[in-house]
Amino acid sequence: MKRPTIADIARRAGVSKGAVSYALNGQPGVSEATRKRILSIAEEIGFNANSAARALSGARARAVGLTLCRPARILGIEPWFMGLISGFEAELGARSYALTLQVVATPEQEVEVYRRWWGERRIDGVIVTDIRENDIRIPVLLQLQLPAVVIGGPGDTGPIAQIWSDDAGAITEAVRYLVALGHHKIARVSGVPGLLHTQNRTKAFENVCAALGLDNAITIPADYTGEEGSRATRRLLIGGDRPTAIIYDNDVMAVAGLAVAQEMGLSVPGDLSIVAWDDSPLCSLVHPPLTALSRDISAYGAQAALELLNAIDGKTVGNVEAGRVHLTPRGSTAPPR
Amino acid sequence: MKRPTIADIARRAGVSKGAVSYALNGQPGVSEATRKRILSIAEEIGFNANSAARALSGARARAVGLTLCRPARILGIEPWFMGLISGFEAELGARSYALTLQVVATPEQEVEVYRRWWGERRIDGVIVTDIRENDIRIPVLLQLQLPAVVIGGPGDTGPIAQIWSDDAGAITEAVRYLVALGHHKIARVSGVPGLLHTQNRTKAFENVCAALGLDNAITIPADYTGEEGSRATRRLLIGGDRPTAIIYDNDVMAVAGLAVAQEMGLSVPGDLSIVAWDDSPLCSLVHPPLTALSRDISAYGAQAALELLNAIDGKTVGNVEAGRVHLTPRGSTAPPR
DNA sequence: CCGCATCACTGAACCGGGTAAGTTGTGGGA
DNA sequence: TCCCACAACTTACCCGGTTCAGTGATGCGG
Repeated sequence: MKRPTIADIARRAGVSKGAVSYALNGQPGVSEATRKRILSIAEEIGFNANSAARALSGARARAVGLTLCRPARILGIEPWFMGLISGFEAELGARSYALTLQVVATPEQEVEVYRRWWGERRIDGVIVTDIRENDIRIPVLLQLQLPAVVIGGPGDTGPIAQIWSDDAGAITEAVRYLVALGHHKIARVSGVPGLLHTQNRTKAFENVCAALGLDNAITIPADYTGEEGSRATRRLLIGGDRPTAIIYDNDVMAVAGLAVAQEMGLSVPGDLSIVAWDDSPLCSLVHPPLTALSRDISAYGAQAALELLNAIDGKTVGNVEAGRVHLTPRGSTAPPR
Repeated sequence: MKRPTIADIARRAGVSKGAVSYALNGQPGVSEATRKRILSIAEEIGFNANSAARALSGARARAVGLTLCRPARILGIEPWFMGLISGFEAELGARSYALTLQVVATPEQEVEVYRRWWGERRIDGVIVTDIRENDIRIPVLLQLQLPAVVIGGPGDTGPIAQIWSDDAGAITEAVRYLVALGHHKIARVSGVPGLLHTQNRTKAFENVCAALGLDNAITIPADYTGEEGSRATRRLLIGGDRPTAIIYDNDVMAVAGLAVAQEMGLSVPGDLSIVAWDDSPLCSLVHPPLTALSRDISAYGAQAALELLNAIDGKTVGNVEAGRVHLTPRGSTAPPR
């Protein structure tokens, strides 16, 4: 039950190993007739090149790494990561690159995993998510010269490729929309404050609120979980001067906020309008369906994978903005009564 | 910027490559003093064994594969897979095994991926989910002699290890609970009918309903998505003889069902009780929170990973039942009025 | 008919770690 | 003092592709 090697093919074709290698890789050095013969033998005996041997002789490992650094209970429910992953796969799979996954607890562990993977030559590059201000992973990536692409930002990542979406523009659009509906008291429940895109969003939110003359434009920090989303919502709704609209940094917290409002006897959208960041089936699932800031997460992931493959090939890649974010109005937003 | 090899260590320690290999792997053949010296040099220069070279010389690839065969929009929202994955990681990471992921569209593609991975010696084994009746993957796994563990069932997988949970017992418990509350008309919205565990659940549901003398115990097949969940729920609720309780095969469909009930002006749990399969943050997020059939998905995944590692080591493994499923009553179930 | 370029291929080295077989050197027992 | 056993190594080859320097045959121009 030994798996076939190029030596087996060579023997059957009556040529040398080298010729088989050229034939299989579309290199010049063999005649068209021989190439066809070799390819048909390979097909016949179900040959697949041993990836270890290939990687050993200088070539690529043909795999990229992804570490996820969030507690399992958030990973599970957030559609974001799975959307991203299927986007990666679309591009990677087409080039028969494998995706290697590791769930870690801390950024320090993440760095350790990068070091190990790269040292073992297990991967050709990594996709870095949840980028923070002065992220400790960036200098390590540079030091290791490990090809990488950063998702989230924009921020300072030096020569490392970056994919980001226009969060500032999106939140501005959302606030303007709510103001157009007649809202004056708009609050926001944010994701983890340490993350770069959270900071970008917060800054943009404050800017647009100031520009439109809205006071009380408060941002309550949370952590993307339903529990924190509920807590933050309760804090906002029990106050004397309660907001008539809340923007949430993800869909999970928005759904939790909706439940809190219902539980407190407030009608959505009559008493409270809700906007969720990241449109997902979850948003259309609940009643009323949630107005959301939509973007094509899968396409985002696909683009990131493409940039990473370019970086691996040594092509210089820059700072790419992914497809636009747009507002999808649904039943959870209306003029305040 | 060349990455260090055992030859570098050998040179610095003034010994041969072989001695270094013995020292690093804890094999006899070097003195304790030399071993310590070699280990400290390895530590100092940040040595990591090239996984390709290691895999090439007969050893393990130290990676396992997982294919996900569901559309991205379901994968994203279902907490199930991410829970499973973080369970795998807990065991795999501890042994520095990598997890290689691939999203595919059809079982045929899945088989192709298995063949390629195994042919390339990229992985040592695979985790197989969403097992069907007469699953086409089973004979291929046997033919390739690819170590594997099947999640879901129980069913006939021959000598391949299997992890399953007592779905029949769980659904029996749920139905008995609803009957105890006073329900007589109980319906069910199932997952994809082709899957083995769906069939097991359907059979058990029919059995317990027959045993308790419930007629009209209808199962409507769906596909785990919110849309299908809504559709099935509407079909059940517009009928003349509408059920007072519905059991859903996953949390997503249950949440969709809740939204449909609210949209139709029915109160939950007053007019309709809802039970979700698989407890996840989603269930406690909505209002009212959903009564659920809970199980520790992460532990399930960890156990599967452990069984797979055993199978890879050539140990015989059998048919293992994972931790118990139990009913977690919440606000979505009550006596019918 | 010769010389040279080109093609189609062979042979062997190489990647980096694992390991069986061979070689020292040392100590202890008879 | 000799012999043997054993520890502590070294040597050399293996794994399975890739790649580069050669080699023989062929074609072609002059």
